Amino acid sequence: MTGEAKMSGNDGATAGAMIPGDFGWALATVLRGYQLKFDEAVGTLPGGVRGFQVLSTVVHRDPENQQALGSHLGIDRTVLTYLLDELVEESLVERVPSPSDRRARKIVITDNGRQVLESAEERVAGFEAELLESLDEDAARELFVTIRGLAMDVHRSRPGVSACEAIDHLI
Amino acid sequence: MTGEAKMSGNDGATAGAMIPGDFGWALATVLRGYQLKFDEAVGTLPGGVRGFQVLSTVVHRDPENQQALGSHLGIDRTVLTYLLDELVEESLVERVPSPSDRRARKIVITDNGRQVLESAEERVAGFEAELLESLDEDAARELFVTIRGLAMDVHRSRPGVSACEAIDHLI
DNA sequence: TATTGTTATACTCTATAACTATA
DNA sequence: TATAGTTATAGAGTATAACAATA
Repeated sequence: MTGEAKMSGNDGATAGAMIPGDFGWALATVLRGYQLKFDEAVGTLPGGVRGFQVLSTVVHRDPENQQALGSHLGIDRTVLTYLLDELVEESLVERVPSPSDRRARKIVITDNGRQVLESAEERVAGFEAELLESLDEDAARELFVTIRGLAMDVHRSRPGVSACEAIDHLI
Repeated sequence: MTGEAKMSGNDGATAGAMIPGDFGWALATVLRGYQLKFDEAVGTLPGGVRGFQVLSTVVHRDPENQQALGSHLGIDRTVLTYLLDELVEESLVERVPSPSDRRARKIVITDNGRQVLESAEERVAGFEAELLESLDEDAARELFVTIRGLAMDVHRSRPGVSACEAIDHLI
């Protein structure tokens, strides 16, 4: 298991997760390929992939404040400020003072932002299908469910972060 | 499908890859969690996760030169130079002139490097199991096979990069 | 002329801490 | 005192181009 032989073993099953760290290599490689296509798909959208993810999260998850928005995406609040500045500048979102907490601000999408998001989403959905084209429908769905489950494990295990309610009861 | 309702639909199947970009969010989140634990596991190893991956690739994939090594890991050759400097400094690897091409250098591991790698690999294997603990054995193996297959699709689709021979005939 | 590896520069991210206004 | 958001600064990481040696 400590991997002495270069490429022997691989006993029986087509699996053989022989080399420690390989799962990470595969994850990183898929994510890299994903992000390259993602970058093309979002085109000129301010903030690139991150900008898209903010718009998507605002629309589909409706986080209460910037903190929740950032923690869902793994973006630090100090970074989110600049990112939101760009999106506000382009009139894609607005910062609305929270009625219940005057320190907090809720991010809401504009009509313009919604249009931009929907157009980008079509392109994103397109390349996601492209990336998964080597899988049949069952395998693709199963992969998504598994990865999303793991993602939620990770999300939950980070102390001080508990912004999973939305996705939690989506399942 | 364009997501008007906040969290409705999700028709039938437990899957529902409804939101474009969510696969990327899940991938990124899992990778983030993975890398946090990875960082702990490699500890003081020079170059951190990247350093570990270099050692692992050198031992398990035996790339012909730095170019092949870097392209397997998605590391630019200009970055790899500095990374290797650190590893050489700690006597974990050596740069050996290639006999067939005097421009190229082959990276070989030292006895010391092999020890360090094996010790780190135990810890890495440990946390990988931990990360996947919510999956049963079949699901974990299937996930690995699927992800690795996608990773190889990505790897192959990058023009000018073809360092997949090693892993290719591993399958 | 193209490629391997190195070096130097600039740019972009990210992490940290300090500040404000609220709670 | 703690939290939401902002701002400023420094550090790490990354990309780019130029260079020497070799193919």
